[in-house]
Amino acid sequence: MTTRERKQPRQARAQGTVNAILDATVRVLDREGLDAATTTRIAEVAGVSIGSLYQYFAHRDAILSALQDREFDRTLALMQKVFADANLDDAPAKTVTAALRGLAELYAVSPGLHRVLAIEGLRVAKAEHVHAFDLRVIDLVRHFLSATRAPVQRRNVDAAAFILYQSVRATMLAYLLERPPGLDSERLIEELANFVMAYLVGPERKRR
Amino acid sequence: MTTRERKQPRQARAQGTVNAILDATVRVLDREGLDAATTTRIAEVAGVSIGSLYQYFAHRDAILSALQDREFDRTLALMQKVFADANLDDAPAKTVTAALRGLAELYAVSPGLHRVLAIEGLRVAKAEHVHAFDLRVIDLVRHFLSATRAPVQRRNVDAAAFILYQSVRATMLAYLLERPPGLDSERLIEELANFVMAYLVGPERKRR
Amino acid sequence: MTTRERKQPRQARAQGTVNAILDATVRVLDREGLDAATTTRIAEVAGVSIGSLYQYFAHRDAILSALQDREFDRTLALMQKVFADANLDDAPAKTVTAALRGLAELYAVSPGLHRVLAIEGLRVAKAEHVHAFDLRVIDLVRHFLSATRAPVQRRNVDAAAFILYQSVRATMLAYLLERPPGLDSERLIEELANFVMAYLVGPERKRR
Amino acid sequence: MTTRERKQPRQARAQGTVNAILDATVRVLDREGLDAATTTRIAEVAGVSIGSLYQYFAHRDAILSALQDREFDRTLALMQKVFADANLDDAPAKTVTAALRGLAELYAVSPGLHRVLAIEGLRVAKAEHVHAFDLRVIDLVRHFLSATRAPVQRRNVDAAAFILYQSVRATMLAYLLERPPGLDSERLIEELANFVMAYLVGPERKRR
DNA sequence: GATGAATGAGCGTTCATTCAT
DNA sequence: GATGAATGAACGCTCATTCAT
Repeated sequence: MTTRERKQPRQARAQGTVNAILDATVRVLDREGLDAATTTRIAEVAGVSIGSLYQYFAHRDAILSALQDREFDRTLALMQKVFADANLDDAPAKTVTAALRGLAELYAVSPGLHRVLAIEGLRVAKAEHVHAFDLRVIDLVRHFLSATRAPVQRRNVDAAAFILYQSVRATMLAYLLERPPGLDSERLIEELANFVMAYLVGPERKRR
Repeated sequence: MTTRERKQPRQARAQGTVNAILDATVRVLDREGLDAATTTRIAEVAGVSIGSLYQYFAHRDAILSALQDREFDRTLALMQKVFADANLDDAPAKTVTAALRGLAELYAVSPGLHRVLAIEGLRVAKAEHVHAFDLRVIDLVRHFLSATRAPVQRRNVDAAAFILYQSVRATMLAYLLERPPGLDSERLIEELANFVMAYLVGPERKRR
Repeated sequence: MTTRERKQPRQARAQGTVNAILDATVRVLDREGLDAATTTRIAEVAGVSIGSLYQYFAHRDAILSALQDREFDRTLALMQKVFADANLDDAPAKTVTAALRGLAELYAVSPGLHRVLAIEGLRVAKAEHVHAFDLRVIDLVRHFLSATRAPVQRRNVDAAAFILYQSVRATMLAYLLERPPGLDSERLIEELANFVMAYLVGPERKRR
Repeated sequence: MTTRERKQPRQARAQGTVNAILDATVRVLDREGLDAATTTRIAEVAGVSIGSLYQYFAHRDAILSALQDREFDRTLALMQKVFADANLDDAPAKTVTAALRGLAELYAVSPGLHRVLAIEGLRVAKAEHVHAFDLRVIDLVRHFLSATRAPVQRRNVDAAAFILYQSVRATMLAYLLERPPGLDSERLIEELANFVMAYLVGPERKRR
């Protein structure tokens, strides 16, 4: 009991340090880019000594991994909410729009972070971890496609889920990174929704 | 970028060295990833001294750039062929399939290379270069959408071209990198074609 | 010169390291010459890792600069003392001798260092810094020549100050480096004093 | 005889190449500085292949040495002429002025070269070579001081010769390198002559 | 002889990580 | 636990020199 009482505050402080480090990393990535995100710089921005940083993270990569996991968790939570069984009676358009808007918001918070996570995700070492995450999201999509009560096309659900996920993810990320002139965010989401819907339920005029 | 001048290979031997370096780089990227592609390792794999490497490339980045340009050129050549004005009377399905198959072949040669080029494309320094390339491809797509004699949807051509290009590119790349179990290449291309076609000309049954 | 910031030594241990590096540099310069003064060699002689060296000096040149500044400061302090206004009533012979003896002592501590500083002073990058120092010393001399109550020749004070400073400096340095056989230090200083005095106040017999 | 006839043109061509290399080196040193004077650059400016350069010079240093020797020879020739026994009856002022003007002209041709030679001369490896040269010039001065029929001070001729040579040399070189504002070449030489003459024969008024 | 492609030792520098205080 | 000084492997790159053609 005494042990526990002592531990609580300690853990709280520890958690605070961990968060400070993660937040500092996001801030550095967002403002200064991946190359600037050295352990020294992160510790500095976090207001923590380099020694302390290594108390909580075994190595630099563990920080990025934790960040990635945090983002994975957020994305999964969003997707689980969007594709929840409770929504199986919703109009597909509603679900699709919810997914797109949700992702857009997630990415918009700190684009620089997602740029870096995209880069890191492509690194060999992390590939499997990312793939595992992808599979989980794709699974959610597949389940939704199979189980929705709405009349969507159901041929080849495996391929469909894969394609839809990758297309949406990449397009939104590319938009964020390239900011193509003359294409605003609303327009993109709207057209992306059209793209997806045409595939799932046919042309727009029939959907109305 | 003060690209200090480097010797242009004059003798046959020199051209061989340049090729050896580029090929070695592809090999290293493909097998060991970006981090392993140090100048020392590239020279080693190329069977060439580090000095020789620097006779033909002003700095490490110049090697990756050369590789990128080579791949850009190949891709553009393909796309120009697929979307050539001579094909404006073709059925959209034919054009789309040609584009998909062409890209698939291009990427299949060395997926690791394309993974890295995707990474590099995300790095700030190269971003503009990549964006410029993207814009050129997107322009080809846009022109085709506007000019084809076939009845395709023409609402919002700018957004459409951007979305189509990014979706196809990312999906095919992800497929190569993840090799999702239970999804073969033929199936993917077929379904991707369906995806695109549904958007462009409506559901399959109407196309027949 | 974008001198990236370097840690200021806070702990006693750190100050020790900085001193070790500077002292090692002097030792290397003195014994092995400028070319041998690589960062690796300096760190080695200092008994310090190369990493430590770079914690306190932004680049190799910063070490030499620090050394140069240290020597400049010492020399200026000496000269200010010798040419202080409080001495304006002294016999010129006394002032001249004080300057010569002071310089001789300064140079004798580590002639090799001064040899190198002379070299570095000739390098373009440092030239202005050195010239600025020269000008300050020359200014001291000029002021003394103008203000001394003793009857010295005052024609062309600017040129005189320049010539006197350069002559004395170079002669003493050359003496230390060449150690010409059959010419001892006392004799040199004495004769150098005669040289300067003859110019300033006329031949020896008249001075008595 | 036939051999000889063939050799002559060969040697002439060889001498031409050697000169081309030396001249190119002077040009590079003068315009681009010591760091730019790589063997590659020298060969390039000389219009000669790097291979040919090594046909005539065993190593880079040999080029600088040759240049140094060439300059030593010129200087010695000048000094020998100035201090020739034939001039032992000349007024000291005439001899001194001749020496100063001669040196000024020599240095003025390519100050950058002399800056570099001064640097190189201070490098440990070359020190002895330079000292040997210094001694020869000092010897000429000493001989002149001892043998001139004019009434100059003759106390301590060894020290005097050393001091005079070093002072004049360093002052003129420093002037060339620093170009102190408000001090023109004529003025400097005039005052330097006064400096030397006051020491050798006493104040100006007595000299007339 | 002349050429220039090839060589590689060695440089300055960075930064993730350790460990004495 | 926290600190930050110290570490050193590893990197990108230069340039004097060699040698096959």
